[in-house]
Amino acid sequence: MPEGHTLHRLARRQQKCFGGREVRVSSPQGRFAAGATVVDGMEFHRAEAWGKHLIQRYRDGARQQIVHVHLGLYGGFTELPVPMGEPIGQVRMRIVGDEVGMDLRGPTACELYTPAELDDLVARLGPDPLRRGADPERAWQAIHRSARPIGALLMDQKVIAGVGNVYRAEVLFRARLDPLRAGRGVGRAAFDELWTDLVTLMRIGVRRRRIHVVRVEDDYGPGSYAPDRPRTYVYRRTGEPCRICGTPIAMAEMAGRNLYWCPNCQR
DNA sequence: TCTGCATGAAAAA
DNA sequence: TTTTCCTGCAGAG
Repeated sequence: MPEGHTLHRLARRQQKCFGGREVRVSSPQGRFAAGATVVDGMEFHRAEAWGKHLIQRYRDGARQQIVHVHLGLYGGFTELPVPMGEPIGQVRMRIVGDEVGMDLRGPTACELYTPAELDDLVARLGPDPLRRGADPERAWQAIHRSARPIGALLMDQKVIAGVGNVYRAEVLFRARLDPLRAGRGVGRAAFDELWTDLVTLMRIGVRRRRIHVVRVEDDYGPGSYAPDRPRTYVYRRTGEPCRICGTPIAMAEMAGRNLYWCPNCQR
């Protein structure tokens, strides 16, 4: 679930449900009890995403508080109508608004942040394709002088924020780039195409709530992205035929994660 | 019912 | 590079 598009979607949803309103915040499981106590009863000012990080801002008059959430591999928010009923399982944070509430389970991080900590976070993240004003030049600078493979660079949040294992594999396939190619071997034109495609694909991800990168014409004739069609070219398709050339999709580990690619299309 | 794996990343080694 | 965090689900049996 959680690559950058999930977090941006979530930020929007929380903004809509809670933005500008007073909320009750608790930690039924207890591991965020101290933080929950601090923001409980404050106004949920706004929510925003930076890559895969969710930032919530609360305020109460002049008093302001920041909460930082990172979902990790399997964290997630569940939305429920109010009254929400007893928490089920390990609920790290519960936010209750006027009509709906959300339960957070399994996050890697859920903690109060100081403004300085937020500054540090933002400073160590690369440009986020989903944020307005993101500067791809910073990513190009990191990539074009690096000896690391482009497949590893794309997973590095310091290079580009918000890209995860699915977008990495799919965007490289669409660019017909060999994941093993060194960053410094990626030309300016190829990089520009990569960045532009990420912006396009991740926006589709936010809108459709899922990663969908397969063009209909690649399977079923002309058209755009269609809801019930295959959504990926290579991700988790080991051994299955490439949708373009029929070559079996390959898998190997890179940057600690399974990487999928077509050895024929991607050179 | 049980097992292993997963769209992540910090910390340890 | 490996371990750890610790949820949900698909596939096996």
